[in-house]
Amino acid sequence: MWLNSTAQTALNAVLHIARQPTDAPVRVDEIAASTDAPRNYLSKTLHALGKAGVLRSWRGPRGGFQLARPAEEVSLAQVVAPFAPANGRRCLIGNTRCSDLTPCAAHRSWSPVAGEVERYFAHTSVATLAGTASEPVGAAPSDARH
Amino acid sequence: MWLNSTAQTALNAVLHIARQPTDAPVRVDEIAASTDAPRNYLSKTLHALGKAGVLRSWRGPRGGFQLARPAEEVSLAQVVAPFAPANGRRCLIGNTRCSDLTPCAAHRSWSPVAGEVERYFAHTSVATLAGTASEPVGAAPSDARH
DNA sequence: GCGATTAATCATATGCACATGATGTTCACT
DNA sequence: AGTGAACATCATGTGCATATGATTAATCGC
Repeated sequence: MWLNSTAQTALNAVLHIARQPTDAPVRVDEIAASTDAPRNYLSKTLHALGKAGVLRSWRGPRGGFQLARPAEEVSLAQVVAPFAPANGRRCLIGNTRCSDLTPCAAHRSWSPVAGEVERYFAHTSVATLAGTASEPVGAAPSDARH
Repeated sequence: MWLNSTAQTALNAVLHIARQPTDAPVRVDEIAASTDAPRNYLSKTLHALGKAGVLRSWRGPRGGFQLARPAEEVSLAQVVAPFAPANGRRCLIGNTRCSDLTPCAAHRSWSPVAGEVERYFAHTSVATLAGTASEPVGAAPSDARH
């Protein structure tokens, strides 16, 4: 409903990698089987995540994919960004010139809601969703007040 | 970003109709020109809104489209519903069995945000976006015509 | 170096959202 | 009753996201 299917595939794959007990590279076949994604399409998708700096990969025996950075430091936004259509545009009714200065009819009421969603993706980490977050500093996991 | 292009077209058309000074039916050609939408596709789209009980239409001379109910009583959700893919499913990562009882990895953190968006569409009326809302209770009525 | 193993990439398919042009159908007006 | 105005619908086209299968390229262990 919110993410296109490629972005969902990517997110599931990254979560799968983040949940590995060891940090040995995970093979595409492994991920494809576990997340029920098409093998080659997943390969392409993961490669895009490599370009985006979210994953690292190695070829050959003992090859596979790894997180490029600790799961705590990777936001959902970073995982999803390469597959989001036309970043930056978020006018509800498709007005190409919609902005704070030249708002569309929906801008005033919609913007805060869209902002909330944006914040969710920006502030939620892969570790949080993977359930591997090593909670620092007596903070409540999600929904931090601000 | 949030609505597919057909839903945006529908919303823009409904807003255009809601903003008419008189309640005479509005022709498809008029709406298509004003909202820059393809004529026949718009016709089909508006017809779907008729089926959904949002609009009424008449054929022949003096024909066109009208709101079926006062703009204050039509929610954005009602306008958008016929064009939303697979209502009810809102799992972030595409888990088909995701629910409050069998939550996916993202459910706990994502649900409140998704709920906020859902509430926006359910509680915002066409009149509000069209700028024709006859403000109840001590709010300054900006533009009350009709 | 050789063969096995793995990701990377290419050429091609498929399905759906979006669109178009032509034709059919209903209605108001005279 | 006939004519033209308007919506309704049909047959077909187009582009993009989503795949798929085959091939290529890198890396490891021997």
